Amino acid sequence: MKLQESGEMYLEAVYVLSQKSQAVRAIDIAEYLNYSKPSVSRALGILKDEGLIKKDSANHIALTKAGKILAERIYERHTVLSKMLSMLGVDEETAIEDACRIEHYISDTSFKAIKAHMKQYEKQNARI
Amino acid sequence: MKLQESGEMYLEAVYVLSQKSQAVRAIDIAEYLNYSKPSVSRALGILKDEGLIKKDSANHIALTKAGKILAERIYERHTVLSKMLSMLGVDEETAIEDACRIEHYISDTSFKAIKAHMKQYEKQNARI
DNA sequence: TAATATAGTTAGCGTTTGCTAACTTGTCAA
DNA sequence: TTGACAAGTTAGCAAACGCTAACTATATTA
Repeated sequence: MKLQESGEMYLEAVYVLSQKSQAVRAIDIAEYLNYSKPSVSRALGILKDEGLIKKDSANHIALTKAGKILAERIYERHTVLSKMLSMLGVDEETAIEDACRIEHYISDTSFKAIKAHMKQYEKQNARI
Repeated sequence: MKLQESGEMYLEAVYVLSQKSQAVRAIDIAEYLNYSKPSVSRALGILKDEGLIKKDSANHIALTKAGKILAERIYERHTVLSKMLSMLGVDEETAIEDACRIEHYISDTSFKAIKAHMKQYEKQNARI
């Protein structure tokens, strides 16, 4: 039941929007991702079937425990990767854009290696 | 006419195989990429229509000038990215696997930044 | 030369994931 | 209460790209 890039995007969107406001609706996700309402509706249905999100009676969307674990995992990749690129001198916008794509394709092993490297440099408070 | 990940994979395969032997055939690409013959046949047709590869009368495949430029670009991403991951301590196999995916998603800007960083460290002959 | 093996193509299926059109549902103001 | 708008869903299209089945064409060998 491995998520595709698309599913990870939606999950991450729910996660990010949840931190900004209490109630996350499908339309918020559509606006955030710049997708149509039907695309979001279907995707959320799939994520719900997979037990990664849940909806309450008011159609407010929240991550399940399993969903949150995945979303946090992806979001961490996003932040670490974009920070890495920024440290290498890449402009903020590009760094985020690239992180947004790469986060779905990098292995655990490689990610951990990058993260460890970053941590080390942060400690030294140095620019690479 | 921007290539998708798939197109880039085929182009890269042609490039790599061309360096190993004079004559590259569809079947060689199928074996190299672990794809079926029809998948390769269709993909090569598309790349040919796009003017990125050409076939001679014996069905031997070669990159056009435009195709070679793209293939080299992707292959460079591949080598630099896998080298970077290796330097961070990622095992060879994973480094190559990840590079193989990321190479299609990283922007020019970010790639250049990574490449510059690598060059610097190679000069110092140091391990990051 | 005829049989077989190898390479390539055609036809068509299935999944993923975006879209539009058009419907339903629910809320709120006149 | 009704009319309108916003949110969500259903139906169905399209593109990309993998696959198998089955065909064709070429080349080798008995």
